Amino acid sequence: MSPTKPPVRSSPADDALRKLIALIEDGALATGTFLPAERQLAERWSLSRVVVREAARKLEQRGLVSIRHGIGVEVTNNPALPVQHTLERLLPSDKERLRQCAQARLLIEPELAATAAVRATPKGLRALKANCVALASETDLARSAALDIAFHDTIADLAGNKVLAVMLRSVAQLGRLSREVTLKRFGVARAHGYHVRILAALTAADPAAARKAMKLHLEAALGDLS
Amino acid sequence: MSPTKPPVRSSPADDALRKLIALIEDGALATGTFLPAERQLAERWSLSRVVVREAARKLEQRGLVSIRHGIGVEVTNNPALPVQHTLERLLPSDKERLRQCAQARLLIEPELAATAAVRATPKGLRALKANCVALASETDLARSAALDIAFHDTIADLAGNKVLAVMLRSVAQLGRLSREVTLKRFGVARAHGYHVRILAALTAADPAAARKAMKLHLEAALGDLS
DNA sequence: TTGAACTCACTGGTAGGACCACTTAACCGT
DNA sequence: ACGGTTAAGTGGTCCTACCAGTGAGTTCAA
Repeated sequence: MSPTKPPVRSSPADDALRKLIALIEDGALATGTFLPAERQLAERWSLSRVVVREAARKLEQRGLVSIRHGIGVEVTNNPALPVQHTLERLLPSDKERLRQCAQARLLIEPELAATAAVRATPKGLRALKANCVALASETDLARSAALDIAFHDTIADLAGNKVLAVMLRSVAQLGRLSREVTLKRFGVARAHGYHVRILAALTAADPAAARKAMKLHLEAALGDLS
Repeated sequence: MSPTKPPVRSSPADDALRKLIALIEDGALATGTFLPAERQLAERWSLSRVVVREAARKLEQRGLVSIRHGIGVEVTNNPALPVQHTLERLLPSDKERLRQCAQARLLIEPELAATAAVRATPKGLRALKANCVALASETDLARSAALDIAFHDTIADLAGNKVLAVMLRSVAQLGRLSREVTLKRFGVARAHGYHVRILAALTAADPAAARKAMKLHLEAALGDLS
């Protein structure tokens, strides 16, 4: 028998998933934009709506898109989302989850800050400075928390280790609610002060100082939990 | 108009997903067993097959089950899987991914070992000892690598921080292939030696020694990459 | 003119039935 | 006793119709 079963074994569902991922990663679909309607994609690719739906669902679970009934499928690109789901399931108790997340951050972030101090780019430092300025004058709680998270995310990106960055992003977003509580109790002033000190260490390209400043910042936040 | 729209807003798909998760977490479906067939679940819950399928797909993406054509839906319970997907997408280059994973492990695992040295239970230590014995006499590469990963996983569990444990498990499984290469080049003897030293530190409840032994172990592995 | 309600044309969500593809085990003829 | 065939189970795909949110444009009354 001739090789009627060539090595390629592609299923329609896998094809659709790969095509969608390619579309998103190649920049054809920027974050914030919407995918074509399910029916359109199905006809365009000569597939049934079912497989397109399933591909979209998988993308949603992986944090690449957000499906909204009556609206469409929006590209979100939040790689931290699946980790959040996992941790929420593994640690149903809010308090314990926050404690362990804070502990994880305390271990990871000082090192990220130290690495970032060495690798920081002018552009990155500018972004951090802008973030600090915005945080100083922000009054809305939710937006303050978002800025806070963004500050830490940027540092993680500057450090250049995507593995640690996605981990940090996951635990940071999980602790978002507690962050709002802290901000409410102490105001943004205290967080802003820590951020300024961290930024100064990064600007000075001083790893040791950055590590220490970040450690102090997180220990203060961890103390608030108890 | 009376409140015809009560606060509860459950969709059939969410219901199915929640029911399945509950079944698995409550122990009604142990890992290794199979879920009832899609058609059965659909009829039992008075749902269409579509929603049951989608729920199963979501579970698969979250690493709870593994769907196999012609066989069924097996409960696997591997929370590290979604993280692996994410990292594989974010770091397509095998070499760079391995490097960053090793770096992450070098940061996380020594601390886990130190914590485990304090919290280790007799049962956990026995498991580690059994693992060491098994590794010493194992000749098959794949099984050696599995034992190696299991050793580190057990230590992570003993440390008690599930956040760090799932992170470590994810990066360790991603590095599984490289691990096999290392084992092939140097044999299991070297890894076994390190493991024995780590186990000794844990048995002695000596955090500093555990941290150092783990660090040496990982640095040796990291050196193999280059 | 204004503004509130309605209509309608999208979007994704669900339903049910038919059929395909893969796997396994039982069956049957050699 | 062996090997190929068959049948029944599983998930995979398709089609078609319809339900359910959303938003923009239209209408019509104040």
